[in-house]
Amino acid sequence: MRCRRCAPVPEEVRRAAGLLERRFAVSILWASHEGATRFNEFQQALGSVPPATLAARLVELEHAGILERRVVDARPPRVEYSLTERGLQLQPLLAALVRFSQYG
Amino acid sequence: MRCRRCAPVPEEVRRAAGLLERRFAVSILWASHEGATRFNEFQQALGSVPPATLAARLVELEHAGILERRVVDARPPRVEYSLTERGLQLQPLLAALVRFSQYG
DNA sequence: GTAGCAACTACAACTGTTGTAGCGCACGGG
DNA sequence: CCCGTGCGCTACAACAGTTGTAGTTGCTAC
Repeated sequence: MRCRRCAPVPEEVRRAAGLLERRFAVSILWASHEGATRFNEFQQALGSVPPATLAARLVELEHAGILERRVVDARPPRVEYSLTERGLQLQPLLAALVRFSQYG
Repeated sequence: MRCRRCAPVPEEVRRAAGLLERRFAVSILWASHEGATRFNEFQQALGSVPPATLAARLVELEHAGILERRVVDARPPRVEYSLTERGLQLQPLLAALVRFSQYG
């Protein structure tokens, strides 16, 4: 009972993990790390992602306060997604992921 | 081509992301960070996790070389899961996740 | 007018996840 | 011997998430 290993995973860690534990979420964040990104730029960056899934994930990340959706009034009008200030705080996590993935 | 944002997410990043993008994967890693953990310790740490999902995730992480399964010949015999050397390399990522989750 | 692009939405098929139940093995007590 | 308990799962049907393909809307350019 009082063994540390049984201690519940803290609520805030669960919430953050819950965001990443969805299909393409991490890759979307990676693709965003260089600046504002468009819907079909995501499609190219992620390879074959079903548009419905991409749209759903973008909405989720927006509602979570991590991505910001902006309509650019140009011709043709386009939509850009960029990391919020909160989203930028994920950079260390992404950097750690890259270091992990490169070692193996 | 030519725009950096369209550059595909590198294959190794996708593979690492693919591991984390599954239900409870991150929480399982978090729960493992203090040492060998048993099946029902995970159940307590994660709250209400369906045993089928937990079992599936443990097998996946084992096959990915991140967790190691060891049967301890005691009474009653028990099974312990611990991070491999490879799995320990995820610690910076988990630390970054914790820092992220604590700020907001 | 017809062809193209951008950013999606619609929908049915498929895969993953959930809750609940139960199994096999080893004790330990009565 | 039989019953109950703890452990580490497995079985299965209902449900939620994901997939591929197709189509829509609103524009502009040829």
